[in-house]
Amino acid sequence: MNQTDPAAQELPSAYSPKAVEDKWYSLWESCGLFTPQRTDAPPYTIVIPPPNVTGILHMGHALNNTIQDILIRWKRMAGAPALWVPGTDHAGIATQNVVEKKLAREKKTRFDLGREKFVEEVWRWKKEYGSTIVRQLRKLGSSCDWSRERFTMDEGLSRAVRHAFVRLYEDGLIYQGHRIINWCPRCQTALSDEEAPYQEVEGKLYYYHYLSKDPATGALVKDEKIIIATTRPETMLGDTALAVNPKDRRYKKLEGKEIYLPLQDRRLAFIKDPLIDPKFGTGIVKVTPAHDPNDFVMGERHRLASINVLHPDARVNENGAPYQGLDRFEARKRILADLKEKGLFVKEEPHRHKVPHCYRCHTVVEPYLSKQWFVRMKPLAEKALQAQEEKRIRFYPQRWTKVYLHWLNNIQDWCISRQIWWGHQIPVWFCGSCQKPYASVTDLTSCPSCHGADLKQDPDVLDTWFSSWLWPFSTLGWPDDTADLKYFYPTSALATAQEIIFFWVARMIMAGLYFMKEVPFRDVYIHGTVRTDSGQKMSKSLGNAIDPLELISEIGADALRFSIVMLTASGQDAYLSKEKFELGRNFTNKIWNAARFSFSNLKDFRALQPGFLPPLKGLGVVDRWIVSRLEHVIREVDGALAAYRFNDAASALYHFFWHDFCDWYLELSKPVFYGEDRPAKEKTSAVLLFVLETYLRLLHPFMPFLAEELWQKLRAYYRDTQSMPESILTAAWPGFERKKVSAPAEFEMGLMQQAIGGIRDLRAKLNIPPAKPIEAVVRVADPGLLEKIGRFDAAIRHLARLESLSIVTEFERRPTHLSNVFKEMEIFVRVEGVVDLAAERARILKKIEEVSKLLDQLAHRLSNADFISRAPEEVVEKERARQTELQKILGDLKDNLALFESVR
RNA sequence: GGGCGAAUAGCUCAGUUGGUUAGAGCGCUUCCCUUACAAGGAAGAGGUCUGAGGUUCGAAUCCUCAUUCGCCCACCA
Repeated sequence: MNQTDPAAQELPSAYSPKAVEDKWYSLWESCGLFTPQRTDAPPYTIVIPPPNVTGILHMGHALNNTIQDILIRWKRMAGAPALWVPGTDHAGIATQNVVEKKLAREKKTRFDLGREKFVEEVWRWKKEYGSTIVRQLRKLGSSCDWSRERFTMDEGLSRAVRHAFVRLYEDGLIYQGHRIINWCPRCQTALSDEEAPYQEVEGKLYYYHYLSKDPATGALVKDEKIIIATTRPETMLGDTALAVNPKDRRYKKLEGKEIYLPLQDRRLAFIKDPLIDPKFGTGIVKVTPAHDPNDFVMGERHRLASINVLHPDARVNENGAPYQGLDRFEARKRILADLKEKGLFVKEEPHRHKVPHCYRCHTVVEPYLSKQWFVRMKPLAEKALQAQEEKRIRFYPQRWTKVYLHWLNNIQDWCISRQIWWGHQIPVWFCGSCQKPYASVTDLTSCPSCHGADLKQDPDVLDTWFSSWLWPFSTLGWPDDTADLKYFYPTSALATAQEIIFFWVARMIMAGLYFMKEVPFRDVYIHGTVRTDSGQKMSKSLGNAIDPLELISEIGADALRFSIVMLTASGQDAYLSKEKFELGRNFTNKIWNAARFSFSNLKDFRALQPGFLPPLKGLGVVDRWIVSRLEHVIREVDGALAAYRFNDAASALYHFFWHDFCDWYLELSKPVFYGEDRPAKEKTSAVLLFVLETYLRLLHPFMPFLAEELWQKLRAYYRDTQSMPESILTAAWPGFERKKVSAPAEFEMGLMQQAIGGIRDLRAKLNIPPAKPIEAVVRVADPGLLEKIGRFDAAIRHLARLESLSIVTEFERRPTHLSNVFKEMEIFVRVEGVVDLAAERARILKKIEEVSKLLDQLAHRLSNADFISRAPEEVVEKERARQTELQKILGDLKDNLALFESVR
């Protein structure tokens, strides 16, 4: 990429991201930098949680994709062929709703168009608007391999869906059955249990009488003994029995009585079932097998008839005469009124309860008896449980493992058919002559058994998640055994929100194990939900959302990325407000200005190539200190990323740059740059360049644009740029080098900072004008520190604006050479020997002793055969992990000790 | 009804297997437009770490109980 003339580097004093971001993104993309090559090295793979084609980028996406991009850019720099597979989800119901709404504006319904035309219409919509979110992901800086972009209804994935279906069908894991399912009367389709979440509503519990036959007259009369309680009176039209608990003695006398349904005067059965809770309501329950899951179970058990009383749109059907044609809630009102009129109504009570709602349109879902396709989940779940036991998948934070296991252990069969038109049509054909169903990967035109041509494909489509659960391998070419699939599967990490652990994560694991015989990913990172600062879930419909794109145009993608990562503690929900993003905006500007300052002082300095650093021994304490601090940051960032602690990594980057590099190192470099000592200038220039260049590489995964912009400008300061990668994107990730850590330099620097802080504090307290030079006395606690702090004489005088500085120990009297002017306010600053080097050394020795002792204990325990065989596996493994951890710590401590001794 | 998370500075939150003086951002107070940055610099105030017990040489951290929020799961009609 282009070389920059240092003379031309007159940069504006405020960072403006606009000019920078689009330029670099299109360059990266056009140079193919997001597309990894398959090599011998182990790859690093992430598949994107495919956003809905109807989606527009919200803060949740911003967080989710920033995290993935950080991981991918980090691993790419670390040398792995890093693949991030992007794509979108066809989002069956959601997309169909959008297009139906559009039709409604033209006063049309999908039925006016017919299935074929309607699906064409949705495709047209997809072509026009479906790439919105994909463009927006680019704005965020997501370094996806767009050459591998997929859509859950593209040709390849449709083929994968059919293969998966047929395979499960042939293995007997897919079946069709009459069941009570969740039915959305507005979308007019079945929903899976996960798609019908319970929401608490303020409802009512209605009490009323049923009828029995008067033994004398034979007439149907109100039975004083029979009162039931229900929240949905309208379902009584489908009642076929009353039920009590077998242990409930109160209702013994009801046995043998002829019981009738009010309003319709239909005869009902009387049953006993343990499902009934005697304590709820009156202990008598109306049984409606066609409209309640529990009642359905009882109905099967007691061979009751089931009467469906609702049309698919939740209007009462012919079985519910005389209420036929009424909407379910209207029917409820009328039925209650009629019960009152007949004197059967007893009372109503307020009743808070939870009712399932459609997750797309929030309509109250109706339990509805219908014929649907199901996947038998038990066998799939067993494999997933086993994989978890073998620790082939890890959740971060760990606590989600439990949530996931609980779901697997209580798994229900998955209703996969939907009565909508947009989606993968179920690949089953029914033969008109022999009536048999056939599942097939290719379209059937004649019956495989009777060869008749009267075939009809099942009209339903599959649940959207039936295509997304194949995503980690279908996007890589499955069912074909492609080179991509061989190389990149299983993927490395999945980053997603907690809301879709069941919908998606768990099912992907099951599908991966079933179809690929291998887990789809090793690590699952579950991040929090983005909320407003008052705790509401951020959503467009609530009107409380911060639009990430607007924010990007104001402060830039880098600032957004950095803020959101810094503000989101690992796995916790993020409470955001617009002001909070100033954090990142200010930081980008700080980096920009620090770079400006560096450029103007480096002037015509040239290092041979990046990574050049003068010999450590020849460097002063300040230089060794900043290099040492940088090493700490490298280690912290690396460790934090490996543990999915992104906010830790971000704060390490933030703190180092702002409070070490800018506040101290750059300030201390000023006297050097403004002075005349040429060798000193050379050294400081070299160190400054080294630190800046290394830091930009560390920063790149978090702030890709700014890092690239500044890194490219650094090219001007090297003589050999041939060896420099074209883009920071492919530059090497900084590696931790223990030999660059200098505990003594950090210690001495700490002394200096303490002295300067003390003087500044006194200055402020005594109201001495900042520009006024003063004389100060620094008193140190330990005579051994006298010489150490004396080395900083010039620096302290510079940063604390002193005219003169005396350093004394506690035992000396105060010096007499202070001028008369300041006699009355002579400044005393006491520098506590934070710890003396000797004390620090002693501390390390003690720690080594402690750790060694612990290690001995552990080794002893782990060599005990009894312990190994008896203790739970987890405990043993934990102890082993602790052992390696402690060994690492011991190594570090010993290195540190060696350092102390080498410096003395 | 089960399960999970949270309670730390005025606000929003960090605090990684228990360890010197509990941190950050924002806000606040004082001073400073000092030749990178006022989107900045220097200094400062502000904390009985929700409460009560317990374990320990040592607890914000571990255990028990309580209180208050939030989330998830479940067939209470």
